[in-house]
Amino acid sequence: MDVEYNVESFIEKFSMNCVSVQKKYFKKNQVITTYIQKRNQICILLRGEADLVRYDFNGSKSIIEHYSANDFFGEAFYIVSVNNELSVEAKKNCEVLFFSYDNLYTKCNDNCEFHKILMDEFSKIMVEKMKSVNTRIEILTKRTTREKLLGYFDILSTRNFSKTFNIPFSLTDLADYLSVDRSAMMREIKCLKDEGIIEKEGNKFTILTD
Amino acid sequence: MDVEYNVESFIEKFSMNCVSVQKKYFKKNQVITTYIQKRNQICILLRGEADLVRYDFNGSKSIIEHYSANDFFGEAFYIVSVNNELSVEAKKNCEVLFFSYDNLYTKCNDNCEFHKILMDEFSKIMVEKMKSVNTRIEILTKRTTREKLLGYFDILSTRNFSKTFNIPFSLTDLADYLSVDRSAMMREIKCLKDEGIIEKEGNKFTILTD
DNA sequence: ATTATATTGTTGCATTTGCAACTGACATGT
DNA sequence: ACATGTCAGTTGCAAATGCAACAATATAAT
Repeated sequence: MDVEYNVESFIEKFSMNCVSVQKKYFKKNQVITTYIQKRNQICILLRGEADLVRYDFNGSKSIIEHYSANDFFGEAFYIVSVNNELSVEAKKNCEVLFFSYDNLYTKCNDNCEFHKILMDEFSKIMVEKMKSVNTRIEILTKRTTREKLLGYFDILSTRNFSKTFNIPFSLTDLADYLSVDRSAMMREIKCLKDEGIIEKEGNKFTILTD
Repeated sequence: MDVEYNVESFIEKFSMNCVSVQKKYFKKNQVITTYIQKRNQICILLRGEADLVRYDFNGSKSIIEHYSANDFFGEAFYIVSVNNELSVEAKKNCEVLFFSYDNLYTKCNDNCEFHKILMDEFSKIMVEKMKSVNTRIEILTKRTTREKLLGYFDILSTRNFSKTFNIPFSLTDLADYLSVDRSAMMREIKCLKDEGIIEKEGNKFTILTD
């Protein structure tokens, strides 16, 4: 998601010398990986955007995380105790590095910079993942759509050091992220506007109250 | 919560020789620690039960995690990007070890077994925490109370290798954990019983369908 | 043993939410 | 230029949910 840890993109350069790494290309809407079939996989998104999603049996979609360039994902980072069909879908054309967690502690050769970087960054990434999921829980435990919206706006506002901020994805996806119905969310946004609590131009929002 | 990583209780013995550790006692309903005031704290619950809770501005409570004997908690494990009043409340009389994360990598003396254990276990605990919070997200992203209940029951059932299982806390607390109104949850449980989907005796539940 | 406290179980009612369906704006690809 | 698809914005309506209030048990405290 938008708060993920971003390793500088020079990892792309180093990764080329590492024999354990594969680079693959995906077109929009293609499935990059699933967390059922592929175990212990570490993926790095070099270019593009992607979502970690789950579909309920009734078809309703939940966006678990959102990835942009240099974000890490893969089953290795998303450890769950439920068996659930999770998949990462390309939202735009994507360029992805694939690496196995099992290879993390067995260097491909002594000089492999990529291995060194991954090991150094792994715990940092885990901490950032932790932050992002805990934050998500803070929002999801709020009871009403209004509270979820205001809670999320508050986070974006704090992160942006400003009462004005852009939401990092479409309103459709925001509804999935907050785990509420899109039309109900739109209705609530309208109420918040009408009550003078927020302002909205496109996907730029401003909190008016303190 | 109930899926936390449990280090064998011999840590209690070793902790006694470590000068960086403090043991404290708490009575039921006392606040053990808050995640605003105390930073980088590692706590180990030796005896008793406790909850990590957050109160919304309107007073509604959310149970973030539930701890029993040998569970780890503290701000060091719960990294969030929101400033929110979080506190750990004793549900029963508790015995707690306090340790600072800052002391983790600076041994109090070369023979301190407690330091060694903590360092060894830290990453394992983080992984388990990850599992528990990801699992929670799986449940919280479900749209209806019914789906949350069935989702949670499914997890307990899988974990217990049986269609029959006990919920690890009171129904009142279960509602807080699922982040729904208690009476609405009770109503839904009643519906599930009436429809022959589950059976219930006290806090022992059985899933009847496959 | 008796009181106090917490938990379960239930219900009516107002509000919120999800669902379905539709419109218009905008972008993308052929 | 046209078709296709996505996204934002609305609305009516039925269903789900939260809230408040209460009774009935069960548990803990004195």
